[in-house]
Amino acid sequence: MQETSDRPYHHGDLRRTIIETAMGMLDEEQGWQFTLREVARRAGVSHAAPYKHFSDKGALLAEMSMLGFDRLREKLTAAERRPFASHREELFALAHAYVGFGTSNPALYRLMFGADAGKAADIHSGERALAAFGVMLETLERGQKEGVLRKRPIQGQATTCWALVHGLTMLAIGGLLPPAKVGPDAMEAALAALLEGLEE
Amino acid sequence: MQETSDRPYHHGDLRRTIIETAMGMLDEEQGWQFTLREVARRAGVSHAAPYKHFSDKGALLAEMSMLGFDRLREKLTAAERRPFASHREELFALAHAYVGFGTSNPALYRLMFGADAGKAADIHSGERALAAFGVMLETLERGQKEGVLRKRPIQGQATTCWALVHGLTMLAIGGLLPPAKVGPDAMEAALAALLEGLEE
DNA sequence: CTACATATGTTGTCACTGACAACTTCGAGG
DNA sequence: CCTCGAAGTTGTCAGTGACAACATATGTAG
Repeated sequence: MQETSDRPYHHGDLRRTIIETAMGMLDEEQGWQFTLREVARRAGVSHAAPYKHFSDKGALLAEMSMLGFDRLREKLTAAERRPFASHREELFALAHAYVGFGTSNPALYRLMFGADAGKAADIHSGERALAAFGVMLETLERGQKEGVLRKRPIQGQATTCWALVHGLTMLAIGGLLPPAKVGPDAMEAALAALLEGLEE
Repeated sequence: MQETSDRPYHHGDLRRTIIETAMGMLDEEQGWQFTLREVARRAGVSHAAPYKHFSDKGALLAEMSMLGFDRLREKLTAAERRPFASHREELFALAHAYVGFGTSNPALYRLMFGADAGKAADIHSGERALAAFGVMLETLERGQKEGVLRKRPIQGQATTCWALVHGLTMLAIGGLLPPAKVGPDAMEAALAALLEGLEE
């Protein structure tokens, strides 16, 4: 009857389980205040087990953050792979995918960008975060080649796009874009203004 | 020789002292992981004294966040009060003031927008936060009246501005706009693109 | 097949934290 | 002058992150 007999001494894939459990708690509690011990409890392991896979809580959070960038990149590439009538529509779709990712994973998104310490720079300049950035870059480059976009330094345009889209996401997550206060399509307006500023 | 004799039993202005001390630590540690007890220690009071002024740590952080919005509003109004050759320059100045505030108070800025719990919405819809937003709104309204800006729903334009500027700030704080990688004036480019999208 | 080295889990422990309760001090208003 | 409440203090508690020491599984060399 001992549970000990059911569950083998070694979990088998604790690392993954810990991450998944923590991801769940991130969502539930809308923040990363959850305790490592509670994660362990839910995973059904002892309170010190997580330390065999993550040097400290920060390391776990960092891994979760990177995982977030992986998912973001996937969502962006998926959005961009579909056929489009125009380059403008493609950019629109990309932007929507980005904001959609943020609004449907608010806590994760905040974690990705709000990382407490100065670790932010490390995470964001990591390969996995840059990959997400890369998707947008490629689309912009294509736009310039096709002559749809003004030929300005590509990095500047990319910065503009990312900044606008990131800002929109944050505002949306913070509940600062309620249709009642800001109009039914404040976001569309913002994206339109952006494109009008970028296009030839 | 007892310090107790110097310092009166009642501090006199503990609330303010606590806030200022905490603000200092926010800056030093680039985050709000500091402990309430350490704040009390530095303020020279007992570990429980802060609870006479703030129901819990979150309340202190919320107050600090609001204080941040006050300062932001002040900086924006100051920037906007100077004389300008054109409306475009005024908007530029405003945007620079905003980003400047964020980059020179990174931890505070993160606190203002990264507030852990869902408290974000409460803080941002508070009077003091909206006041900061209001400065930008007024400038945009003036721009429309003067015929410089396209006559679109003002809230949409404001959203666009805020999103762009907020995004730029976050990227800058995160160290994602190093001139080496993104060009020497990625920010200028972004602001220019924004204005070109808003202007008539 | 055996025996050990290593990765993975567990128990035990420590200093510290946020939060509360009970007690003390001080100053303002009847 | 006295009392009452605001502001501080000491004491305490459960819970936390982190580490150390110990236990168990796994796989690999002889």
